[in-house]
Order: sequence, then structure tokens, then C-alpha cells
Amino acid sequence: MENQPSSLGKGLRELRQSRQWSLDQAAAKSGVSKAMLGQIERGESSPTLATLWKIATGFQISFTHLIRGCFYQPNDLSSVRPVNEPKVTSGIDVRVHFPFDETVNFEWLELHLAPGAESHSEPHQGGVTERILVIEGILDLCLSGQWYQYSAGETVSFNADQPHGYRNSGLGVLVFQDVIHY
Amino acid sequence: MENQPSSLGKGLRELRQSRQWSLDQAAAKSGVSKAMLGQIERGESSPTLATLWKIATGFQISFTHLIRGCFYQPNDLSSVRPVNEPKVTSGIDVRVHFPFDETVNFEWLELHLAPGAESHSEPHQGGVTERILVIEGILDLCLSGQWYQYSAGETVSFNADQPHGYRNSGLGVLVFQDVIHY
DNA sequence: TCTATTTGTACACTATAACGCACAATGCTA
DNA sequence: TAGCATTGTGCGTTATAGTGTACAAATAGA
Repeated sequence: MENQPSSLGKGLRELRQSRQWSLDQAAAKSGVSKAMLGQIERGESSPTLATLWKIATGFQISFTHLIRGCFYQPNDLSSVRPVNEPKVTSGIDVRVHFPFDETVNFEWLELHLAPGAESHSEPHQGGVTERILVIEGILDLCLSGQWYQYSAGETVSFNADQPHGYRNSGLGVLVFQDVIHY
Repeated sequence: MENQPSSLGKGLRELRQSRQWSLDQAAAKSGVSKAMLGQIERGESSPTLATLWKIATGFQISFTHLIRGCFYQPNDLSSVRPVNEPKVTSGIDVRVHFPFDETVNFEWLELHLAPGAESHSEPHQGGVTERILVIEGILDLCLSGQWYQYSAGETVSFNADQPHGYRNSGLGVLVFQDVIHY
């Protein structure tokens, strides 16, 4: 039971907990026994493809994201790329569509901020740029202390080697795509 | 042994044959027995994640694409400017969120395909890669003559220096984000 | 043609996934 | 506090993944 993506168990547990599901509830939703789900989360067993499929459909997430364990907190991104992750408050969900890739030097994230949620990031290292497309809601973007506002369908790019932050001051959820180039 | 991606076995056999590897050779490369590889190809067994990982590393392909039966060779990346844009037919709307930028070597497009719309692209020059996030609808993606299907929320990356095309065979509009790196 | 080698499949055996169930620990309520 | 429900883990059992091996069929070479 070695040589497999190490993110599965950890990511699955975090996903389940983010939903506030017990193992029992997750078992009911996925059709996989809670004992097996527990084994997977603890890395004690390597699930078959059929079992993985059940889990992905039960949690209603894409198969790819299940394997990548993408539903994890931004403070877990430090193993993938440079330091200085956004300070996270509750109400923020980060999905990694494409993790950092040395061949292209960028990663592609999707962020969901609940109303009132706010996240600030220390400056990235020099030369890092972000390109954002707002999908839904109103994005308040803070660059070096100055706030700007963007609506769904609007884009913005900025140098990320400055203090920056995101905030959802609207009434609904804020969703945006964020391609970060290093 | 149901409820799993049906493309695995077929795709694995085709990949192996495209390499002109016997089961024996594939077994030696991957560390998975030839009997098991045969079972997988014939759909008689649902491999564990560890076994899938062995296969992916032995064949030197992306894990995700092993599952999807979507195979491409990571060719040499050479930095060449974009030349060929997709051949556009009616029913297709291309929005450029971020045009090509030499500092990051990619562009970010958003494509809308009406039901029935189809678009084919000549191979880009060597080394061009595309990363796609399906926002809405069902994306049929054609790579070197083989069609694959992706739902909203799913992602796919592929080498664009091969003939490729997009099609919306669904009933509603298809929307996807396309980051093309040169 | 014949012989040797290779190939993919079937089968018996071993290892482990996946399950149901029991239970200790925890949390909640009266 | 006691009693009950929930939760996650461990364990024994069942099912199946994964293996090594034999073998028929196919292929390669003389």
C-alpha cells in the first residue's frame, strides 16, 4: 500500500469534515462502508477504482478532484509552491483545478467566498502575477491597501508581489478563477 | 466491478499497443503482473489506486489521463508564438479574457458553443498545451481522432500540437475556460 | 515445412480490499 | 450524575484484487 497519491486520505477527510458529515453519513451518501472510508482516510488501504468512483459520485465531486485532494485549506498549499499563503477565515473554499506545474509555471485555483468572508495574502515573491476572472458575485480586491470592485464576467490582473486581499461584501456567494503565474 | 470509468481498460490497451509493448513488457515497466494488466484491459477487475499508480508511472503518463483513457505524449516544449486559431463555425463565441502575454506565455479564452456547434483546430506548433475547465454543459473533446467527454466542473489538459476539436453534443450551451500556454 | 519463442488467457493460490458488527470514547440531554 | 446516541476504530469474515504458472494459439526464424 505504497506508491499512490498521498493526498487522497487527507483530502477525503478534510472534504468530509468541511461538509460536516460523519463517517456514517458519508457512507450513506457514497455506498462505501464507514469502516472502509475510515481506512482510506487513515491511509490504511488502497481503494479500488470502483470504490473511488462511488465516493466521487456520492460526494458529487469530480473524480480528478477526489484524487488530487483539492478540497483542502490554503495553508496546505505550502508543499506545492512558495510560501506566504492567504490568511484564511471561515467561509472560504479553495479548489485547485490545476496545481502548480513547473512546465508552465502557473497554477489555476477557484475560490468561493461566502458573504462577509475575507482573505489577505502577504506579498508573493517578485514577479508573481495573478489573473482573475469573476464568475459569480462581487469581488472586492485589495491591492497595497486600496480596494477595487469587480463584477461577474470582469477580469483583473495584478502583480502579486504586493500585499493583496479578497473580500466578498455582497449578499451571495463570490466565485472566481485565479491563475497564478510564478 | 461496476460504476467506474469505462475508458480505463480500452484506453490502457490502446496505449500499450501504440507503444508496441507486449503485456510482458508492460508488466516489466510498471511492476504490475501481465495477468493483472490483461484483466484490467478486459475489464475483469477494478484495480486499486496503488496499482493504477504503478501503471501510470510505468507508462510515464499523467494519472488523470490514465483514468480517462486520454493519452498524450509530453513532447519537448519549445517556445514558439501562437499562429493557428481554431477554425470557427457558427454557434461559437470566443471571448478573450487575457490575450497572449509574452511575460507568462499564455492566453486565457472562454468559449461558448451552442448545441450542435463544433470547432476543429489544426495542430498548434510543438509544445503548446491547453488547460480547460468546463463551466457549463458537456464538452466533447477530440484529440487525434478520439473523442472524450467532460462535464461541468471537470478539467482536462492536453498537448495541443495534435489535431483537436471541441463539440457540444448536449442540449444546452457549452461554456469552458481555456488557458493556452505556448 | 518445422521448431522455438512469444503472447494473451485461464486458473489456483495468496494478499488485501471491503464489509458488518462490536465496542470504547465522546457528546448530549434530562 | 446517569442514560442514550453518535462517532470512529478494530476485528473477523467474505469477496476480490493480484500473482505465478501452465498452456493453447500466434508469431518469428531457419
